Amino acid sequence: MLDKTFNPQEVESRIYQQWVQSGAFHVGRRPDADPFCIVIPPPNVTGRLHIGHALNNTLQDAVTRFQRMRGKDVLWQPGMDHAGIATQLVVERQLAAKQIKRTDMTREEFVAKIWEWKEESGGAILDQLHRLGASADWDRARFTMDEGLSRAVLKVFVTLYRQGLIKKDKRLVNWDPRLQTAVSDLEVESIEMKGNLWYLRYPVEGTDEFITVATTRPETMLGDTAVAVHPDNPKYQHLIGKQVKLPLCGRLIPIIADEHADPEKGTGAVKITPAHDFDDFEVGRRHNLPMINILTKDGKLNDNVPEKYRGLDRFVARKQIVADFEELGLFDKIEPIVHAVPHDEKTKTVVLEPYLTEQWYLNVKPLAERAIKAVEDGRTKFVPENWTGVYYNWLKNIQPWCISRQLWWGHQIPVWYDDTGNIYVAESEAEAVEQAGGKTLTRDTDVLDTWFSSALWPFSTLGWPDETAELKRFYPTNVLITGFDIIFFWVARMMMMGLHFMDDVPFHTVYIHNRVLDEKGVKMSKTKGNVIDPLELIDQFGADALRFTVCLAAGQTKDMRIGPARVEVNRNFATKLWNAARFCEMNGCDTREDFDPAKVTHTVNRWIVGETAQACLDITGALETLRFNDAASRAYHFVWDIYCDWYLEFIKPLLNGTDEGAKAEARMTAAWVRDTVLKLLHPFMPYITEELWARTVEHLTPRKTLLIEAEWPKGLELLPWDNAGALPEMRWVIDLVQGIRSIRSEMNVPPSAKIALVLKDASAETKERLDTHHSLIATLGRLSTTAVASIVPPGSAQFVIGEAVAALPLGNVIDFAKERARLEKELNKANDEIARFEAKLGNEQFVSRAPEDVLAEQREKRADAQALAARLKEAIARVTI
RNA sequence: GGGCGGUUAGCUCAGUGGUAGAGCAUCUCGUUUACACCGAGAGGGUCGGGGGUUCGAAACCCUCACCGCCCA
Repeated sequence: MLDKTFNPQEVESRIYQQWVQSGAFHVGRRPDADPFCIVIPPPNVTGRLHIGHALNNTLQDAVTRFQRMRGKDVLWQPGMDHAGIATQLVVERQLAAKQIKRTDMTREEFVAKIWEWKEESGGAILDQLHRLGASADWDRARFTMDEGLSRAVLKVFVTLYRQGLIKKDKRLVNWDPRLQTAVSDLEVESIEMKGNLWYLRYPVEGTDEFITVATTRPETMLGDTAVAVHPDNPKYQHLIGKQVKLPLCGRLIPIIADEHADPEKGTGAVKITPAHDFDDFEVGRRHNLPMINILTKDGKLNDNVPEKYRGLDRFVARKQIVADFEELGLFDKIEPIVHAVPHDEKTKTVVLEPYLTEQWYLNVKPLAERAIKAVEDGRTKFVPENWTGVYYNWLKNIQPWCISRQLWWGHQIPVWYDDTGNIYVAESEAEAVEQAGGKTLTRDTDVLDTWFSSALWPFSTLGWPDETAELKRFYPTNVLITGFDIIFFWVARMMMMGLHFMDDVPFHTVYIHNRVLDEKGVKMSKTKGNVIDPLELIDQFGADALRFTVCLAAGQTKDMRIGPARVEVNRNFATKLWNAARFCEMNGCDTREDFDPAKVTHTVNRWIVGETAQACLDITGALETLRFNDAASRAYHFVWDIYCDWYLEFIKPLLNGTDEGAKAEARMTAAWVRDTVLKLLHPFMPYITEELWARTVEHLTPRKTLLIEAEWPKGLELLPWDNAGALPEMRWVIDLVQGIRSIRSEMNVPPSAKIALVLKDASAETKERLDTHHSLIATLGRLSTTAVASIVPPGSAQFVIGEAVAALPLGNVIDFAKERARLEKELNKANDEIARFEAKLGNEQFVSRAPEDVLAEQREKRADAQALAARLKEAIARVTI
């Protein structure tokens, strides 16, 4: 016997174990079936499950389970990435607690520490994904630092180098002075901050004039190598070609003409610091200016500045410079401004510096062209489609990708140098030494950007560079499900690498889901304290409720808001499902293997079979096209509004009746619909459906397979009979019952009072319907009798149903004024409708231009409304005060 | 500055040319043995403003306003 409610806490881990033990997650169990593959967006090894992961993985799991039930040979490929910066930070922080610095040990020792950490506490997120119910093939889990994936990275680097696409270059990068590494443009977080624009006066050599420049970073003036003005700016024409004596340094620097200097901004003259500003770097290149680096790797002033400032922190130096300008009388003014300041993405506390370094760059331009073309040709399509614009926009303006990082954790770049600086690139040191003719070599100390290895994920996880069976069978993968925030970082790069190395797109479809906001619509962040822990929601309401909530919210265009109130609603839905199964159990509705839904005879059963078939079609179609919200919503309404609210109510009289044949058929049909529902809901709510799948046959023959491997309902569209008859018939019953209930409520008839129903002007068909269903109509309408008559009994409340008028004789209870008012309101509504249709049909333009079917429809509606009005008028006439 | 998205019931959102929908919230009634994590009934919107296309616009086009995100 089932309890009154479903208790997820008691069930979830047990069911998950069953799935694992059954081997259902494994790929390769159906070698003859069509393959289906989806690769997980690898979470960070340092990661903890947040609501975004819950969303992302729920959608992936729903697709995985759906395709598995449809009989495909499914691979959901899981794994993690090594998260270079984040992981190194975690371990450094741990060491710092013991007063140890990374630099106190060798690189090998430090990397060993990280592996130690990884084995102990890395990858907790994978266990957390289990709680969500994720049915990935865990035994195949990959890690970007694994031997196989590392081999793929080496091969890719070496290949790209030999193709001339990877080069070392000295350019500006975004530098993190705390981590002392380059970071990607994409990993820079611009934060709007209050700052100042300091106006500094530079004396023009050989004149009494000054030229004033404005800057937000005064300390960089120590690295100035020019002042630029716009070539057409009349204000400064006479100064172009002259020199400025740079204060504090005494260097002479030229005043140059360059369009970068906007006459409208500031003073119209700008200081040029090529080694510390991206725009200035370009100006410097155009004019062949010297590039003076003034910073050390940790953000202090270096030996290229006057002695006084050497070793000062950049922010200390800033104050000092301003003070010194003031003292020299060269300080013009200060202007408070709000401007975007580049920060590190992880902690958002470190101000990044444009910094001149030598790094490895991948020329992605030619790769990007193929990636663009693949989407243009439709070989990969985005869902929703509008994300293609974001993808194109980025790829079309792509810059060389700085792939080197000054970290210890990651794939060390496979480049070696001899003592004269010659470069040897090879997949192993031995090979490099051989290239170098046996010379002693030293390896480049840098590692590759983590995204470099993630970009290979769809083929490296399948075994590349080896030609494995999986690679052959599952590449290209079917669908990638991810968030819009990594379209650049990851999706575009996988496209480029996939096309370059596999000569094919990595996936046919990219489904982009939106971001999760809190219940008030605010982006979740630790600092705001509005982060919702999905595991807490699971503890409170169950994994199924959380999963169903995110699926319902996975619309095509908007962000989604998730919070306890929303999850609770869907926990209630799970309870509803549970209780429907409980009802079946209590009424002997047992699964029968030999039951054929196409052969049921009773109208209610034919009706629910038809409704089930339609729901099945709709849900299947929605899942095929990744419309998760449509699929979940359709299932929700089918279960609650059709199966529970009507069908189970309809069969109550049968189950309590004496017709054993009807009873048996109702029982079997109820069980069959329940089983079908369990299948349809399984991709969304795997735990409760799996539990019910087993519990509902406890006293019967056990199920042949777990629900996770059961066959998706199919073929329902081929039901042999025309369901068109059952649908309107039951629609009529529902309308009748709702009419009765509405009147009872409005006329304040006590629920306990049983009243009579009389149908006037009923057609033969209506009489037959009443005859067939009188028992359930009486039950649901709380009626004493049902009858057909030629007159309406006095003291009746009336409503129109089809061609007939339903009358409820209320005797003394009736309030004639109220009844009349109610009917007149109905009549007014009908008259409004008639007027609307008449206006439309009276419009020549409409009649001549609208298509025939629309016209016919409008005429029919007008006729219906007219008939309704006529009957209401008669009904009103019968109400005598 | 460029791009994308949004504006529909009190709230959160569906709805791509033919009489405006759901969930929650609200009001009324109800513990009738599946379910009060429930049932029955009811109220509630000139679909952001303006213009246009069309026989017909929440939907298509233009424009304005406000909000959000991405890129510079």
